[in-house]
Amino acid sequence: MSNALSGTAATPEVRTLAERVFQQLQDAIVRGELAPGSKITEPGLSQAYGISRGPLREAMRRLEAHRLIERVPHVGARVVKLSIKELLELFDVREALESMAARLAAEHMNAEEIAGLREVLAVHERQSDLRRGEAYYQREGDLDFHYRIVQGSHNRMLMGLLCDDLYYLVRMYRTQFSASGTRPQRAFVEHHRIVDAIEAGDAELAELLMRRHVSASRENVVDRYAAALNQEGETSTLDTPGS
Amino acid sequence: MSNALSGTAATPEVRTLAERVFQQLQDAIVRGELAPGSKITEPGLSQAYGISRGPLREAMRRLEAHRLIERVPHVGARVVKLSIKELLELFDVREALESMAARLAAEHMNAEEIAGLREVLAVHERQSDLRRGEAYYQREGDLDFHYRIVQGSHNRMLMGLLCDDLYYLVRMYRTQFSASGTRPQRAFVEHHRIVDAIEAGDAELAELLMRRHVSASRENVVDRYAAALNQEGETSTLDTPGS
DNA sequence: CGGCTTTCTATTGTCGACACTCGCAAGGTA
DNA sequence: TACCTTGCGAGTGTCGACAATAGAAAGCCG
Repeated sequence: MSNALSGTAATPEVRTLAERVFQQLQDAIVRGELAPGSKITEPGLSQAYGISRGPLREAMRRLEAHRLIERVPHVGARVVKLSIKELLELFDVREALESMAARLAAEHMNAEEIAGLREVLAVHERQSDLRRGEAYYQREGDLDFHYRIVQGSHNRMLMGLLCDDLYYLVRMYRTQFSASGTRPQRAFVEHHRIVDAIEAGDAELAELLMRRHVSASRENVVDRYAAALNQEGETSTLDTPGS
Repeated sequence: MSNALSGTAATPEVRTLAERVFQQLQDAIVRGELAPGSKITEPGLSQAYGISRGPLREAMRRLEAHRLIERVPHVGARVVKLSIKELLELFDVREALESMAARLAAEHMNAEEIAGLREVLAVHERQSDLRRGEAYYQREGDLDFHYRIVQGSHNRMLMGLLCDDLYYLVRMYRTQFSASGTRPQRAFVEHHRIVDAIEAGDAELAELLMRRHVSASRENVVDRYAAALNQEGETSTLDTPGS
């Protein structure tokens, strides 16, 4: 489980066609290769991936369950359209779930897991030394950190909700808005404080710090969006999608 | 939206076979008609419901996404097996999400929605008068109350997670353990206090009260389970499923 | 008699084809 | 000219059949 971003379970074994196509489509959507809001058609995709419509429909059903596409009966499916409103909703849900995860992690994480968590932070620090000031130094690393916390909660339901569903959305939003980790130094300090609380077994503090951490990230997005609205004419890194 | 238990969207229109079978299967599982842990086979169900395996597989995929069945590739699917451990996990997730929902509800609910919420409590009170002391007077009513809170959060993602996924699991657990609303009076008072906080616009208080409310319900389950363990020989209302 | 191999069967995964529905464009009418 | 009707095409929903896999039963060997 060196790279937590590959999913909850290390599954190099793709036992079925639908599974493989699902992962490929998921990756394509998260990376933005399939434009958000674009309509996807079953014959088109089945021909593109060289499979029948059966497994493809199954893959699309899973994408729908993970909230990466939206389907309307007898009409079709399209990649989710990302709006600021929904992004903020996502942050509220993350704040609730991840603060709970941090609390449980402080209660249940063992020494080995905490050591792994510190190792993740050390890797971030090294990367931060190399490219100090660049905003995206922990584009994926940030999620890697959050992944470990969630896994440390030892709550399978929480792990499923966050790692299997929400984190893919988070990555998609980051690609979409090209708004990856701003405020790197602050977030980095916050990560360390959270680990300290977890190591001390202080569940309440860990929960509070994680809640503030996610909330601060949310406010950062709000500020960036407001700033982008003020200078609409210029080429901004923040798009202004519908609604 | 008189009966919130029918789902988030009022969909009397079942435009597709897979949709109808999905709802039927979902209902059958939640009501316990399909025994938890029992294996379900595609030819069997397709024949039982008089449809082909295509739509049935789609319905099963949706059941899997809602965590009502578990599938293993090339092996088969079985109705989820409910363990105390997972039930407690579910309560932790509910505590996180519903406390957030209460907070958002206090910020976003309008007068009309609050009036509807009070009406729900009034109905509960009437039922409580009729059959005072009976434990299950608000078996579904309790969920109806929680439904309204979540809807009042005006957070579509939260609504989807709780109403479409978790609440079906909650109902299933209640059927499974035949452990519906104990402590009716206390829960009733707590409901009123939560509505008071929401009406006052006190987001922090609403969040705190909801968190305590769910947590108390969780502790109640723990106590009942411990009590059931102590007197294993007797016929207990609490089964002791695996793990 | 126990353990391993082998066959067999039931179930799942995959495919191609047909029927139905929806959206759109062309044509007609007020 | 604007609106409604109608026909067409693309795409989805559904079905039955074939191929591949996992589990179990039967047979073989030590």
